[in-house]
Amino acid sequence: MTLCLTNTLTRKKEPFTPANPDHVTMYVCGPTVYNFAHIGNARPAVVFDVLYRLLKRRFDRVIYARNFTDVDDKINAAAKDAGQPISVVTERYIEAYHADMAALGVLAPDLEPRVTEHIAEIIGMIEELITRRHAYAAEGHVLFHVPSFSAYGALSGRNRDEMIAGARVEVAPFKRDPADFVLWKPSTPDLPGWESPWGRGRPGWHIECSAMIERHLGTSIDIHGGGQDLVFPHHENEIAQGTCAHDGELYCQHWVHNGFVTVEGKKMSKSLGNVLLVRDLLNEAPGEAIRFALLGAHYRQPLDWSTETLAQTKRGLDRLYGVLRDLGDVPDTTYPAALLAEFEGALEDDLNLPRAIAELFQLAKAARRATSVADRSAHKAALLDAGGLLGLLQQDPTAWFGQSAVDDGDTAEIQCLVEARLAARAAGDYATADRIRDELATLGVAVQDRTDGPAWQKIG
RNA sequence: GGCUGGAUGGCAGAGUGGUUAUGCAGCGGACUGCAACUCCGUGUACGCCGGUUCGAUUCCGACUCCAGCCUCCA
Repeated sequence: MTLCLTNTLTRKKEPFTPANPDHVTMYVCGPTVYNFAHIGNARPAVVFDVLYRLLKRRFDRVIYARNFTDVDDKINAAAKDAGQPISVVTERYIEAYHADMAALGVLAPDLEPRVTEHIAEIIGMIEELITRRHAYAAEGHVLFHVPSFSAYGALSGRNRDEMIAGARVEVAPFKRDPADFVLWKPSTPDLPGWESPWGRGRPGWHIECSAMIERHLGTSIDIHGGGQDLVFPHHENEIAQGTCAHDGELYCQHWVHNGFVTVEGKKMSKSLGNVLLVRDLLNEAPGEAIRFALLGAHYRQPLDWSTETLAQTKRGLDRLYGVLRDLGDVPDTTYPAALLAEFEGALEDDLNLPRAIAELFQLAKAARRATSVADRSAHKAALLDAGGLLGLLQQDPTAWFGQSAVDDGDTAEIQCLVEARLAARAAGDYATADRIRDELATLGVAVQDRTDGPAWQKIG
């Protein structure tokens, strides 16, 4: 079976075939680093992380780039408020972003280009667009002339008249066409800026991605990803810039967009005060549970976030780790490929994560039912491998169940109580055994009398 | 106003023109000293109204409602 992905450009599920099968290129729009990452920022990172893992398994060489937008009006404003240069602000949030994504089990992309390190490439691309008469300078700005690109609107399914009719912004007087967008804008002395043929200024929002893609991945790439909100205008403008700068060459073959995370049915926004930061959620639940919750809906569908959903998800993960714990006595060796056929089929079918997760649970159930060592070990290996493709189940089950989160001193005390209770039970003194169980509960520990002896885990 | 997507059992969430999604929760049973864990069993869900069809949750059309984009946004 071949990997199929919904291409926003055609709105159809299409087989994915890279232009060069030895060298797959993927670019995903990363964060603007002016604040801590919220759960909505985390979704594309996690979704495209799964795609990255899948691609790496299918193709020998995958180059995945995810940028940092580290100069932008919001960053400038934040830096001004703090009385610091933008680099201080952006470094802080880049570091925090890395920490948050690592906690969610997101692999580092191969490249993480930053806008401020690509000013020369940006200026070069703008010059190319001016030379090719797709852009013009006016009053310190450089603008892309939208009517010069006839395919404009193809990605977002809009035509020019609609865009103009729907425009809610006032049209700057120096624009030749209302739809023209900024490639370069002038900076006042108090704003970050770079010298350019059009004076001191800074790049517009869209050109950065096109320039960094050209620099690192080439003039035509296989996959471009991002959140659905970027379809228009950001990705539409990228196509216009990239295509026009490269003499009509296909800018990107496959456009993939993830749906939004909503909170109680509403988009997160500062005005609603419902922005959930990853770093705060990490205090409520393990990163792996948050990751699992983000994988719970199909990547193109909206995902409504709630504490209830997170709790349900965590219990599901408890179950899977419980299976792995019970398989602790067998090695994970090899397994017949057929064991993962359904699972991989689900992923290859437009990254159908809910179906893949359903298969994961089926696999867990089959693992429970397996009796021979060979069969159990095969199921264990398959389960770990499937989990690995999703970036899940790679911890030691005892770590998941919180035993490693308890201090050594406490562990000794707990161990002592568990043994005392075992002795009381053996002696038939159930009153004492139950009292010890209650005592353990107050320490936040649940004990289970399993056939192979008592086991305990952290509650909550 | 224009453009996109949605509406599935208590909750989350896939999928399908006629046959079990899956998970969480619930219920019954097994196991257990009691529990927990686990296992077994258990639910005639597919927004509303028409149409096509032998048959529609699934296709077509109207309607209602929801979310998103058109402005910075993952």
